[in-house]
Amino acid sequence: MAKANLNTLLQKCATPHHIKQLQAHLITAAHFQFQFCPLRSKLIEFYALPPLNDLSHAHTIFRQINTPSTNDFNAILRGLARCAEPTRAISWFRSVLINSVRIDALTCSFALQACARVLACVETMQIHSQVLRGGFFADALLGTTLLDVYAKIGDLFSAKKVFDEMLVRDIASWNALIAGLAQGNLGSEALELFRRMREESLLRPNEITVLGALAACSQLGALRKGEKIYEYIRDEGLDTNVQVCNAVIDMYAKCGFVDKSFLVFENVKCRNNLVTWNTMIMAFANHGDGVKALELFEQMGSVGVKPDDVTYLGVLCACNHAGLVDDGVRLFNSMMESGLNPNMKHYGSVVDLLGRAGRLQEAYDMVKSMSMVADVVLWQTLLSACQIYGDVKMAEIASSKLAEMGSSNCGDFVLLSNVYASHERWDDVGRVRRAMRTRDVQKVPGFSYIEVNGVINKFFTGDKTHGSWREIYKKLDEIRFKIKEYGYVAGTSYVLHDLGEEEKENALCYHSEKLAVAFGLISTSEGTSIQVFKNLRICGDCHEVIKLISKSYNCEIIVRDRVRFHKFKEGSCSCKDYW
DNA sequence: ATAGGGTTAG
Repeated sequence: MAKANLNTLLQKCATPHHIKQLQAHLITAAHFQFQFCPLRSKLIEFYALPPLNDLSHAHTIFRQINTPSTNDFNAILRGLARCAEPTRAISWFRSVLINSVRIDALTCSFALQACARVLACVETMQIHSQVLRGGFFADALLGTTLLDVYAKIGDLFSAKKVFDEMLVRDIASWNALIAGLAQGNLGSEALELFRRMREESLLRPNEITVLGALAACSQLGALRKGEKIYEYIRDEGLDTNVQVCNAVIDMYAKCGFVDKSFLVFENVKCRNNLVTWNTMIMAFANHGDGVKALELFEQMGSVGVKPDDVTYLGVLCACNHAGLVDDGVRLFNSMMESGLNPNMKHYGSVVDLLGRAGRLQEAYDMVKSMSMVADVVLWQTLLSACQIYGDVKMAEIASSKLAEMGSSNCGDFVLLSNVYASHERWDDVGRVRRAMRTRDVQKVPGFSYIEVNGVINKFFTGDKTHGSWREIYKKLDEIRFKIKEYGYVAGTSYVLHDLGEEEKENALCYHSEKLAVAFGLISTSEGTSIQVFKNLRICGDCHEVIKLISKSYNCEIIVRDRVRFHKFKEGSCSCKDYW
């Protein structure tokens, strides 16, 4: 039988039985022990990869070879790199090196893919040096793999370096770095690279490019740029790709415009994509529109799309943000009944939901009933519910768990201290504060930013580094004066949350979100919608103040905080003061 | 003659 025929046959083999016949033929025709026998390697690969995934049989064949070639080693490696335990691929790669088998670019490529899956930083660098030693660096595909792995393990510096040093860059190289920067929280750099790609590379961005660029816009809340990209998508006809549409839906939602998300959602041609539904449900959830999220959840069932664990996370999140406690509990139970396993995020959502509704004991029981060990965030969730209801006993349980887990988060101490303060237990308050000082407590600085004319303006609390800081502070004085007419009193209780002593009063007046909103008011024409982004949760006093600003300045203000959106209009907020 | 880039998530 001719080789070409064998190859096509191999591709058509549907059952292991068919392949065994081929294997037998290889052996009887004596090709099997040839030093170079591509078909033999193919055969190993065939067993090692899906749909068969029979690595042990691939190994069995491999062991029958007297002198395996690089291709044979690669075939096993490729299978190991995508199996359930990718570390086995790294071990295999090591053994290849030890046995001084000649490696090639493919060997490195498969080993690198395994590194990406297990986030093996040291091994990535070791393989990188093998790439250089072997002289494979000029290989464009391998270069892209390498930069992609660096990006995935979070070493964006090295990813950029590889990209810069690559001799040949094709569209995949650009795409890998754009997506990597977006995922690595470097949205601005991702967009900058996207701009560079269009200007200097002569490459036409494809659906994968725009997915990365849109992710960057979502992360930054860069609406204008997101809309520009959407325009490009339509011009190029890329909107026939479902993933691209999903990313557009997500972009609009994360930029504060859930209505625009829904317009795109309604125009998506096929309605059988699970991620499309999940994205839209999560969009409504993050905007506090629990009813619409639940409506969609019902609808997707009627068109035959089966909810998965992400869908349930979306609806639980929606119930949480809208205060729909009973619905949330009901959905959580129906999730369990449908055989889906809740993960930490599902528990987090339900514990938050119960906790904030004052059902602390149920929340605690749920934490105890879990089959997995509660993580830091879950105990923090419970602790913050304890603060709302002043539950000292449970706050102490949660705090000691957090201490046990080695958390040295500033907020945890503040929460516990506030619980004691609400019961006027000042000795305990002092004790917590002292503990804060002795431990190396980290405080994440709060900042907000606003995009005006395509420029991102970033503010910290009490920030005076902005070019227009004098005008901003003047505006804040004006605001304070104006909103007093509506009966505003500074929310002194919020000062309690801040242990920063002296500048308590000022800290409150000049919180970063207030600075950003004030800058928005002075730099846009009246009646323009203002969007502000904050890295932490919005503070209660700022929430009050911005509500009143929306009324007295007659404008719409959208604030995206770490967890959700607040849309302020005519003196009230879309979160209905529940967040 | 074999490999690289991709949407939803407390």
